[in-house]
Amino acid sequence: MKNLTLKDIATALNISVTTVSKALKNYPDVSAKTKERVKAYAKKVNFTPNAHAAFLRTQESKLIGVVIPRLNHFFFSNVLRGIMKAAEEKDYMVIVLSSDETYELEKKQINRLLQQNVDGILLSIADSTHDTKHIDAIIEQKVPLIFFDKYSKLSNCSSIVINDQKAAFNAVEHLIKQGKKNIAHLRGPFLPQNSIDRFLGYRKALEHYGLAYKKEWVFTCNQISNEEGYAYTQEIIKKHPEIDAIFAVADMPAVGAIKCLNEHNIAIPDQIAVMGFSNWRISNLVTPTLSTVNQPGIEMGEKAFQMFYREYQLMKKNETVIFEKIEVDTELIIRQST
Amino acid sequence: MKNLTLKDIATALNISVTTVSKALKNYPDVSAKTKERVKAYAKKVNFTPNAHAAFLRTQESKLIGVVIPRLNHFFFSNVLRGIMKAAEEKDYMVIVLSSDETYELEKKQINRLLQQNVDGILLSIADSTHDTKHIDAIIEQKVPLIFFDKYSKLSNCSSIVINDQKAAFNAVEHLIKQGKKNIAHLRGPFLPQNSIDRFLGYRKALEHYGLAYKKEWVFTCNQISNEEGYAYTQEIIKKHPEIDAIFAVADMPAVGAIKCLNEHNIAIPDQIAVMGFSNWRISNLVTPTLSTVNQPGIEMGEKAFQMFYREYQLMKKNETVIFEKIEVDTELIIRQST
DNA sequence: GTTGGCAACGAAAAGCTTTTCGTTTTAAGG
DNA sequence: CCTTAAAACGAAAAGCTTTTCGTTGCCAAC
Repeated sequence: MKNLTLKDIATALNISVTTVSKALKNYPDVSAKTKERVKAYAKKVNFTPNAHAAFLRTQESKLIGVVIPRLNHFFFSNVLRGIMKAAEEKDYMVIVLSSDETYELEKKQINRLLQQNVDGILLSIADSTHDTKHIDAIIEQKVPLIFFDKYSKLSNCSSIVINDQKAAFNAVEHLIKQGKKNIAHLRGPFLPQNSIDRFLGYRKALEHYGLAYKKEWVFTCNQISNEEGYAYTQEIIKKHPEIDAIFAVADMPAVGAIKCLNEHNIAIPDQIAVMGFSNWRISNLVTPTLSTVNQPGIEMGEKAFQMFYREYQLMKKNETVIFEKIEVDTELIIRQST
Repeated sequence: MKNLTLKDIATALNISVTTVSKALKNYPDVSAKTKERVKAYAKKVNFTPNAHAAFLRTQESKLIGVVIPRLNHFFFSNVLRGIMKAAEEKDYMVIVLSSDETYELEKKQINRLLQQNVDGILLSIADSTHDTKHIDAIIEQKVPLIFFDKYSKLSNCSSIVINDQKAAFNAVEHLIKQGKKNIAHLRGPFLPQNSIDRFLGYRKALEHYGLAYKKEWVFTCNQISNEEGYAYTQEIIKKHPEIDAIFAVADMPAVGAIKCLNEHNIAIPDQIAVMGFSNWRISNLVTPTLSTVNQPGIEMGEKAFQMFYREYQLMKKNETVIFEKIEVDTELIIRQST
């Protein structure tokens, strides 16, 4: 039960391979009768053209590559879902690769994708990526490249990111409007731009509302873990009794903070309010439920694919491509913890 | 900056395409000197053979397809991670497709993969899949097929699954050994075999330790949500005060149960113990932390790929393939809730 | 009757690699 | 010097589709 070819159909119907191909693709110079015969037979034997042979002619693989830092991360798997959904609509399939947040692997994966002749690459850059030669190689080969979430400012291509700064601003603004005045921040590490931006948004909001920014109220969570959130909250309770709200770089440390506050019988949000970031599933399951910022991963993935598709179509027509830089707005989700 | 071909190298070095190909593949009938020249030049210009052209000759695509019911599900993204890791080691890339738990989409995705000539397919079957014609088509085309987690008993191929019944047995056994005698079960719906097996394991454990099985103590969570867990626990508290432990089909309902018990100030585990299933991240974050069953997703994914690889190698050599049915053992994770 | 045009079909090339098999060259042995 | 074997290389086919360009046959128009 081998895969059938155009030739098999041609011999079966006693016509040429050319005519079979044209009939299936509705070329005008094939008679209606022949088209019927061919299509009927092709359907009967369940013919599908060999993708690799087709590529060789058309230089179009109908494959895209996605490289993400890690797979089992709620946000990224949502983005991936969006990408896959949008890809499906355009009859594309997605090769997924992980860079494990390492530069070396990212480089390798990109090369593998280029060798596979994917029509485009969607990339969320690894934290540890320091140079961009491997990325420039994509652009030089005229393969559309779209950054999502984490990107390199050095490379000349389209990108779609969360407006982290604005999101953080809104989150802190909400705390302020709830009457909070001494707001601590559990910030992320210094590498992905995102955590820097969230920190900047925090500072900007304080400034905008005339509140003091104090270095001692900012704590760095290098692992972005709930243990860190727990530990820093303990420190806050002991050393900084004036603090009345905590804004965390992510839901994980925020959950750690809630746990700590609960254990100390500190009222949330009355004594200390807590705000997370990312809207992980867990934020809706802790007690009290956690206010947070929703990152629209699925929409972002869909958009990212559509951006690729647009560029690819332009490129095929040899038209010039103007790169897009899209910033997706987030949504503040107010729950019990604020 | 187009992709280079063997021909380009051949003309540059003034030798034939054949020799270039052979040199790169270390054929014995190429002189050491020529091999050196070719390899050096290929490296210099960063040559990689065109994957599609190579396929046409070798009939090997170095691609596998994975079809899963849903992507943003902690267990499945772990399996996927394992698959991708193992694939990487053998220089394979993974096309990921989602069936969204629907039969129609599953069928479509499989056809797309076959058209793409993947070397093998790893499939976790959708709940709603009722007939297996599309699956048999894979086998007929002699494409290795490995079921993981959810499988069809009707199809003749290898599979790797969690031993759900045994896992549930162990979980309930643990509750019994903690002195619990009246154990309720929040079971899953009637479709995926897994939730049936967990229910059977529950019943078997009761039987084995001489405890009564009561229909009224079993509650069906069709959505496997924490809301259901919460609601049923409320019912348990009201109508079945004799119950001293709850075994849930998954962590989500278990978390709902914990939430409800906490709100009613019922001591966990002293008054009522709670046991989850799947070891989601959240199980370690609730208060009290949730005892649960760890499903080794990553290892399962790795194994699944290796099973495919073994079969594929045998198939290439035209040797007969004996299918494997692997049951992976789970691990009981004891935390505060029991 | 000739020409032009149109409809329908097919030959062939291109896309790139791999592998078989055949050819040429070199060295060794007699 | 001739023969033979081994070493090194190359021509060509196969794998399958797509598309350009050419060919054939027919009808209509002049």
